[in-house]
Amino acid sequence: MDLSDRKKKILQAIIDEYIGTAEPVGSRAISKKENLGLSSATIRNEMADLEEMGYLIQPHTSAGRIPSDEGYRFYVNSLMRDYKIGMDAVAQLQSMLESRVSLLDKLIRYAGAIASNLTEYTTVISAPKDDDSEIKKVDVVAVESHTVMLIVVTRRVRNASVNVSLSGEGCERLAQLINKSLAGMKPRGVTRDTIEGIKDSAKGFIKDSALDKILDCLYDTVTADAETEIYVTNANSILRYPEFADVEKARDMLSFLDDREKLKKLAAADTGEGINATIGKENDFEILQDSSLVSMNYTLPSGGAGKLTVIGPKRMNYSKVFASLDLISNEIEKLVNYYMNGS
Amino acid sequence: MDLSDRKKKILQAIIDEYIGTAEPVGSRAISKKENLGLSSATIRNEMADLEEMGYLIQPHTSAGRIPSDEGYRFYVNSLMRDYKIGMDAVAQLQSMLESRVSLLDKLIRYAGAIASNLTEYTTVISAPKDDDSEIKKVDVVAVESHTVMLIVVTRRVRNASVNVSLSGEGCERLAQLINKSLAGMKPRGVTRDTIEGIKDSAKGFIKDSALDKILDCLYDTVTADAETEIYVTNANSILRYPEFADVEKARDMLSFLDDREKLKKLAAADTGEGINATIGKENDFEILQDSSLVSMNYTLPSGGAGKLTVIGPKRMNYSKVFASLDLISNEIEKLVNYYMNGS
DNA sequence: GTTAGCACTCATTCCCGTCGAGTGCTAACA
DNA sequence: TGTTAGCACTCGACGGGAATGAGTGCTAAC
Repeated sequence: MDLSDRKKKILQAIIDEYIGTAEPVGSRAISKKENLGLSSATIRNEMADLEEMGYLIQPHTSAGRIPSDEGYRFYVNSLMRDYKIGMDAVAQLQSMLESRVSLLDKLIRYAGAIASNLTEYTTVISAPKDDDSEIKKVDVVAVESHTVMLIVVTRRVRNASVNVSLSGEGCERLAQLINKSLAGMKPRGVTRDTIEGIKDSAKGFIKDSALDKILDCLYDTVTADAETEIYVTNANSILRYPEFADVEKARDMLSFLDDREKLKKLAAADTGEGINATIGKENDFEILQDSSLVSMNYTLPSGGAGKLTVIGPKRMNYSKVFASLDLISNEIEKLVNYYMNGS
Repeated sequence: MDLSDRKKKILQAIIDEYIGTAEPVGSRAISKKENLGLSSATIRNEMADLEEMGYLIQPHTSAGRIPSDEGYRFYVNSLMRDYKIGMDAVAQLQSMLESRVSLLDKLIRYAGAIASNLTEYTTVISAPKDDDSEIKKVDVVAVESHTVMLIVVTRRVRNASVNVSLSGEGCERLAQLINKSLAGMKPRGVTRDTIEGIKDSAKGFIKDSALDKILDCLYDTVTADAETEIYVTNANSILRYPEFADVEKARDMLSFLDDREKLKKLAAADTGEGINATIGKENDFEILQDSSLVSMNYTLPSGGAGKLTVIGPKRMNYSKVFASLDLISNEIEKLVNYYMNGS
């Protein structure tokens, strides 16, 4: 199913126009705007062909055309021009990255925010689980008269508090025992038996009831499924698009963006290597059938993997989004390398 | 400006009705619904009076009446019936609280969520700053080849990571030195000089460049203004109300609810003791002039203070919201006391 | 193969008449 | 004197055309 050069140009012009206006595009607009040197009548003939081939849709007889899912797909695969991101945006991005990033989680969250800034669409970014990173240290600290705080350090820091009384000295001794057992283990390797072991050796100097409470909490904290962190940025931006002028639709979409379970599924979906678009009905989620996603999988040198997804209307500015994700991925890679290798 | 009993009853009936329907209320509806034994004509006369007195507004000549800000105010102050919260909701609340709460921050966040559940409106809750709680412990942990994590425990846990290499032993020695200086201090009492003191004693065994990086980061982490945490729950609920059928308005409100600075101001506003409503134009924020807030200040035994605010349309179900906040405040107080005193 | 011309389609807009909910006023009633 | 029935009036909401105009498909001529 090859398209003539002319058809390609016309299709491209129609989609470019539609991306900007969200209004069906007529033949006259194209014949005037592009300097193809063709009359509207000729364009009409070509448009009729493109419609028959499935790339365009006519909402009703006397309206212009809008791209079909296939039209967008062809556009993304073959027609899209390279988008040039302004130097000031690049500079801004770099300075943002340098100033703010100190911790992996923050980096992830920040990357999502930057993508949303650059593209002006909603972004969803999932942070890598860290269930493979070993326990570096566990700390037990008395923070208030009746409260003991447990702090478990892996690649991240988790903490929980228990309502028992324990002296500073008791905390220290307990922490030592815990570390002896747990330091170096992977969280998922920790079992009830491991914990029982600690209990036996700590029985001497801590009341049974308090010890039970603390160790129960420790077990929960250590084995708690490392939640896949998911950050949504700029969800409200959807309200800017006429596609969501209907409050019903907007509400449904915003609920979707609030639903961690669904977003997890979204982040877990297979979208292949590199940067890829999923257009309209190509999406598995009912609610996204009138939207498009552009996703980028990433892996960190430390092994974690996650996904950055941009969500927008089907007529999103694909080239800009692709370029933005590309830029972000490059800059962050540089940054991570710098931190890892010190060079 | 006294109202006769009859006028009060009529005003109450009108507001109750309007809260449910969001439609202007006519005289016939009232004369039929309430068993006042009055004809619509009489009601009309009374309504005309109430309008003249400023409690009601007529959107246009042949429409029913809606309450004015003053009408709502009078309703809240004098007319509102007590709302009876169902036993199942109470039981649910109790079990939720017991199962989930382990840490102050979580408690706060959870209280906001529960308020939103009970009332079905948006809630904003601010968590107390903890800049008055002393530093219990500081930990230094090497987590990856080039990363050292700093963990500062006050009533909360803050952490940051630095990109330097440091051996496990080095970490431990450094941690000891840091704790010797900082443990027991209030974060705001820590100065550059305090840090310099640590530097001097650690110079021996850590490279200067690495030490500088770590201590800089430590200083930042310790003195970082304890952000007033603010949690917004159920922001999208506003889309359910005809008041926000216009996407423009909805967007403005959602932007407002996304704007931490504005929410901080909201949380800082003086709303007096106990539970209080702020109705329509009584609000300082332009965007809230068609909405109402019900706010409750809380203080914790540990001294922290914050505010829970419910945001809804002016015709919100005030009695339900008041009752819900009252319930939450009681239950949480019980819970906190239990934790503090163990009884 | 391209284009000018023309008839045709159809969503959008505006106008206008009708409908009905609700009011205010008046006069009669208890 | 307070209450009520009755009635004229107001005004937004709704619905049916008519007018508008953007855009098409087709045909015939270049």
